[in-house]
Amino acid sequence: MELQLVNEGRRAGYAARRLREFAARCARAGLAVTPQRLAIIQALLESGEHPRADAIYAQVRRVHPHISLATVHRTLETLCEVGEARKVTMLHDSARYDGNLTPHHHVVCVKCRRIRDIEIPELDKVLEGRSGLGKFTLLGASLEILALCERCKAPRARAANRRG
Amino acid sequence: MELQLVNEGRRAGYAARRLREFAARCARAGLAVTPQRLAIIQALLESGEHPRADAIYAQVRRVHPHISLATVHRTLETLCEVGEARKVTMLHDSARYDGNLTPHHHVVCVKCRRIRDIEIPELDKVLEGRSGLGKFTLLGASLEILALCERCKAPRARAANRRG
DNA sequence: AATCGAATGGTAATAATTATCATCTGAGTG
DNA sequence: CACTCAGATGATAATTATTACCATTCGATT
Repeated sequence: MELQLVNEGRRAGYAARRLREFAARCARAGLAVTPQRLAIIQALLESGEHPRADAIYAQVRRVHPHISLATVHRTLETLCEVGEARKVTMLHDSARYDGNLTPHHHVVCVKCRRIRDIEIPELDKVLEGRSGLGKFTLLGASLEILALCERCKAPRARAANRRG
Repeated sequence: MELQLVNEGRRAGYAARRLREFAARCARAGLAVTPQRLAIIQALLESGEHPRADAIYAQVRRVHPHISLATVHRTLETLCEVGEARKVTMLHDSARYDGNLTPHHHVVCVKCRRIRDIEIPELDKVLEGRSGLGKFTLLGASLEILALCERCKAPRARAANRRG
């Protein structure tokens, strides 16, 4: 099995298509197509860097020097909410620690953010023995499974649900 | 293939053993065994919750009412550095966004924090079709591969390296 | 018991993000 | 096309998590 880094040319074509469809997708989601949003989604699609809000801000300011950083933060979150973008760092709001040093992965409840350990030996097998990955030196891997826990799944789940 | 959530009883035994070995492991790592560190690693090992610093702080304060929150943050980071703990949220320091909605995973350079996309159809196949995971409802999954990129691998890599 | 570098507590500083709110504008409506 | 208004934006204050700083204390070795 060869792990394949994503091709740059293909990404560019994909980005162009997504940008063309953006207005229609906004309409479907009930979002206004503002120049700021267009500039932000464009900057995001043209970047292969998985940028932070400040990087998008810097890029967009070239065209919209008066845009607010708050707008960039808000817009990126909005885009994620309507499924036009994805936050790579699901749990980025505060550091979470784990004392368990054995190989394992995590199931994260997208709502209450509880994390459960899970073992997937098959996955570890797929990766083990590989020392390299293109130009990258492999150090380890962690699968984050997004899920809804039993408490949050229930329609009238109460308490114990943090944030959101 | 059955994905297996980690068993609670096993975790407790593991935690007890790790705690017994803690002093010896500190000595090996050149760390002083302070009451604060002991309390923090104990709280971490006894929690199955992948806690935040503030949760550890609350727990430890029961025994050490004068401990500082800064000490908790510092100690948790130290424990990760010497391999006694693991930060679940590798990239938690700021949000990273991705405009690519196609199924893919990420290779993260642990040093400069660059992120590259990678496709692993085999992995997607392992997970697809599964609607449930014990009491959790599966929504998606993202593999984070920790690696060292070619720039950071080089002994005298300069520039372009952020943080660290 | 003496020593010393590391660890801690208290607090200030920083960084990222969110909240607030007055103003503006996209996109339907007539 | 002008009108309307919910939603979007900009400016800035507030909040949250984390790190920096530094004087004091303490663990571990002698």
